[in-house]
Amino acid sequence: MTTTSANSGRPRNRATGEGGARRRGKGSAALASERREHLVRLAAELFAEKGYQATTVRNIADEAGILSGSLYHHFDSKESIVDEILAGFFNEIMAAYRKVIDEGKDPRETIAGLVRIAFGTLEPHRAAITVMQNDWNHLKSVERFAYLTRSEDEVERMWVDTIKAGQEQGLFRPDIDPKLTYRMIRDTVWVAVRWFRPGGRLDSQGLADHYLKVMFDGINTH
Amino acid sequence: MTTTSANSGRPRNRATGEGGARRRGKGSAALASERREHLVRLAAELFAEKGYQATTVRNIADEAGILSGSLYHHFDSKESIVDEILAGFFNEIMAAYRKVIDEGKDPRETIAGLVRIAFGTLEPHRAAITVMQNDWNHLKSVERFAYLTRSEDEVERMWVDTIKAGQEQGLFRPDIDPKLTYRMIRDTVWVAVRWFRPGGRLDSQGLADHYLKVMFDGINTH
DNA sequence: GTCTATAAAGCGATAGAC
DNA sequence: GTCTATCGCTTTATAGAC
Repeated sequence: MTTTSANSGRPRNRATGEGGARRRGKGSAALASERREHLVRLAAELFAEKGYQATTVRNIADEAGILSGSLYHHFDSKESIVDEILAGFFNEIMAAYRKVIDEGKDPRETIAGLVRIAFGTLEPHRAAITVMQNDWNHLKSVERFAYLTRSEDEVERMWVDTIKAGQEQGLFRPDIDPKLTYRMIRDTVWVAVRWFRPGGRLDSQGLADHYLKVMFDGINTH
Repeated sequence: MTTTSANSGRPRNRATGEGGARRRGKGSAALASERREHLVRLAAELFAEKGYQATTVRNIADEAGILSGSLYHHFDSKESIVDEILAGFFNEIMAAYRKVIDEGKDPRETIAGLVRIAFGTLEPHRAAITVMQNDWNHLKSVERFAYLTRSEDEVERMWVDTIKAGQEQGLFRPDIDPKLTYRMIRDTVWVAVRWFRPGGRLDSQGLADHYLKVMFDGINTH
């Protein structure tokens, strides 16, 4: 599990995020890590339900069937729990975005790739996205979470540059504003976290397809 | 945002004490005192900044230059403040929506009208929209705010019916999902409250125009 | 209409027993 | 690894003086 650059400068390594290498050891370190991972997942469910600020450490402890004080055996603070969730999300999505950009396909395919990646995170990173939307204003003013703003800036550059390239190549209409269009896309994707539930009529890629259809060609008949 | 600027003038609400003797304005239901209105506006600014739950009554009192206890001379509870803000917003937007629907224009014009109304509320109802987005999950489970869900359902029906009518008349493509499309539009408009600030490059109707352009015809060149 | 003063509950976090 | 017990602080809200 490589720790990519989204949160460099952190004093100590954190346990692996989801999808990482499985620990096979049966030592106490491995058990501790699994316990910790489990608690992070419980916290994530609650954050996804109502956001970070609105979730109390007592809520998390209740969910785990322990007392709130016991949580502090595993975590320094409530902040460090959400940090773990957010950093995992940002590391993953940034890496995926960069890969698509580096493939250097034409702007239409690149935009479609970015959109698909974004929709694909709705399910596995529901908590991070909810927190991002509900608690952004609070978190961005906390020194520890400065990496959020840095990552967002990098992401914006990727999208806006791609849209501009598409306009220069005559693929996208010249009379749309690249930054405004980026925001429209970004917001529409993330906000779906409020109502999207896997197992419904459409999965996240069906949602992405519908969105790409409307975004590229509009709802008008031609 | 400073204390006095929003309500310059501060006319005659003086002789009316409290304790029963209400001032009857011209009209029916006793105009709320201007002091009260001023306080609601201050609270709204704070709710718009960081949401309802994250705003404390002390924050509101500080902004007004009084102590938190003094607020309870004007309001029953923090809930009743946000209720006033939300009810005002919903009353206004529902009336405006209904008017557009009742004009019975063709679906394209009707959708454009609804979109313009929605964008038009971004500025005057910033607080209500922010609260709607940040605290919806919390508020909808409070009995007092059951009207929020009812209004939302009615709004959804208006949009979805209009989109379906447009499809039946051959104006909108048949391969888009009406409900999904409604959600896309709704979310994209409201989420703009996070970054839209009047006085920027585009006003809210410029934003609406850009959005309608993309939504009707897409970003592709044809 | 605002103040002083405070209640009752909840918050994040800590210390030390087991 | 969890519990008991609690600290210091903040929260919404109330009572009564002025």
